[in-house]
Parts: sequence; structure tokens; C-alpha cells
Amino acid sequence: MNIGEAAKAAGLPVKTIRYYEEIGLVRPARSENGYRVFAESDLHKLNFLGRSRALGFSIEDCRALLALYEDGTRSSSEVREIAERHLTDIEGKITDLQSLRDTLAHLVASCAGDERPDCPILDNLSGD
Amino acid sequence: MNIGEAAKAAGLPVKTIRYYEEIGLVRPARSENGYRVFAESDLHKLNFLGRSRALGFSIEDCRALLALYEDGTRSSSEVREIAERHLTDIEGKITDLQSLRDTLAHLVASCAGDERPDCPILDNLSGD
DNA sequence: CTTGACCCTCCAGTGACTGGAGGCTTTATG
DNA sequence: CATAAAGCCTCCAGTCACTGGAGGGTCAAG
Repeated sequence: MNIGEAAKAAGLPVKTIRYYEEIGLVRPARSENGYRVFAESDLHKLNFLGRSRALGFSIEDCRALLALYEDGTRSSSEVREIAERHLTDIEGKITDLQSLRDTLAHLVASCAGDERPDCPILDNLSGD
Repeated sequence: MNIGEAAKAAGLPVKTIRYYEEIGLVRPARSENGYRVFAESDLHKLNFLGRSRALGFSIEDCRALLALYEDGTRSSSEVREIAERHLTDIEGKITDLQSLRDTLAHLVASCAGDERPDCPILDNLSGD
């Protein structure tokens, strides 16, 4: 299976797959003409990577998760640790964004948004 | 005022201020020895930028906001538009992250996290 | 006079791709 | 059978907003 077909099957852009090979996440074989050849196991990995990235795991987390996936002797605690760290990270980001949102919402609400120059948003940004 | 002092006053790293000059957000004078010299108005701009960035505005948004701030004939609607777009953007990000968080939380909760290899997290990532 | 704290410029790296140039190979069509 | 389109290849540059470091000049204190 060539890269284009693999891309469709995995739901990833061709460029992304080449990139994943470059950083050693997948190692497809090569045919005589130099084209990458993807086996079922490669496809499986690409799907795994796509799902992990969609859950927001970093590339390095994905690399670790993939290694654990392929290691039959792993302990589930190692996986859970990575996921927990990521979860904590996301929760922190949510909190930060919510606080930003509240501030911004107040500012937007306080601004007339008409043709006059008076603007509480700018007042706030300039230090009141 | 030299860049170090300006950095302290504005609460920004020296490197960041140099970067802001490079991209034309501030234009401090120069003394004979080549050192940047920051006037009160420059400091004011740096503070404005720091606050805008802290609210998550992109550099280009900051540039636009700064221009509006310095334009006495602006209409507050222009400012409000930028802020509203940013607010919408943030709300979208919050929604996305919340959905990620929910999925991850479920996965983490379902994983024993012990020494055994069985792991619903990996099962999910590998496509069930 | 020297030490240390500043300051300068320029270059490279971050994360995770994405776009494009320039050039093969394969497949479909006239 | 020629050609054109599609698909593949590599390599380089750009994204965003900085950040780190090399290599070197300037200044105030002891």
C-alpha cells in the first residue's frame, strides 16, 4: 500500500505520515522504485497515532504510548500515568482559558461598540 | 531608561522587548553607544502589549489594538470586534478541551493503573 | 585595571506540521 | 505510442512568539 492510500485509511495527511517516519514513529518498507510501502501493522500504528494526537497527546507522549502498546510486559500504571499527566495539563489549560474568557466577556460587555472612540477595553489594556 | 530597567517596569523579558522592536511594535530611541533608550511612551506601549498578550491576543491583534489605542478617531466598535473574535475563539478552545478532558477522564478512570498489562486506554487508542 | 553587570547583533531551535520547488514513476487517455 | 495527469520522492523554508547561546562591546565599582 502506497502512502496516499495509507493516508486515506488512517485519516492523516500524506505530509504528516512522512513527518512521522522522519521522526521515527513509523518505519514503512520501501519498494524498488523508492516508494514507501505500508503494511497492516504500519496502518495500525498510524491509526493509533491519529487517535492519540486527536486526544491531544504530544508527539513524545505518543511515542511512549506506542512503545507501551507494543510491549506486552508493560504495566497499565505506566500508561495511566501518561494519561493522568495529560489530563491534569488539559484541566489547567481549561481553567486558564475560562479565566481569560471571563475577563474578556466583561470587557466586551462593557464596550458600547459604536462609532464613538470611548472604549473600556482599551482603557483596561492601557492600565486604566 | 535602558532595556533592563524597562523590562522590569513592564514585567517582560529583555529578549521579548527586543523581539517586539524587531517586528515593529515599539521603536525606542538609541543612545550614542547603541543602547536602546525607552521613554515613558515606550513603557506605556510595553505595558499595553504585556496586558494584551496576557489576555491571549495574538501579536497581530496586539498591533491592531495598539494602533486603535493611538488613533483618537477610532470607533469603539473596531476594538470590540477584535475582542469579540478573540472571545469566540477562546470559547471554542474551551469547548474542545472540555470534550478532550471528558474522554480522557473516562479512560483514566477505567484503567486499573497497576502492574498488569491490561489497559483500556491502549485498547481505545488502538481502535478497540 | 579588572571584574562583573549590562548591552549589542546574529543565528538556531522550539512543536508539529504545512507549502512549495524540482524532479522521478506510474497510470490513464487519445 | 506519446503524452498528460496523478502520485511519489527529497529537501528547504515558513508558521507563532519567543528563547537560548555565541561572540563581543560598554560601563560603573572597587
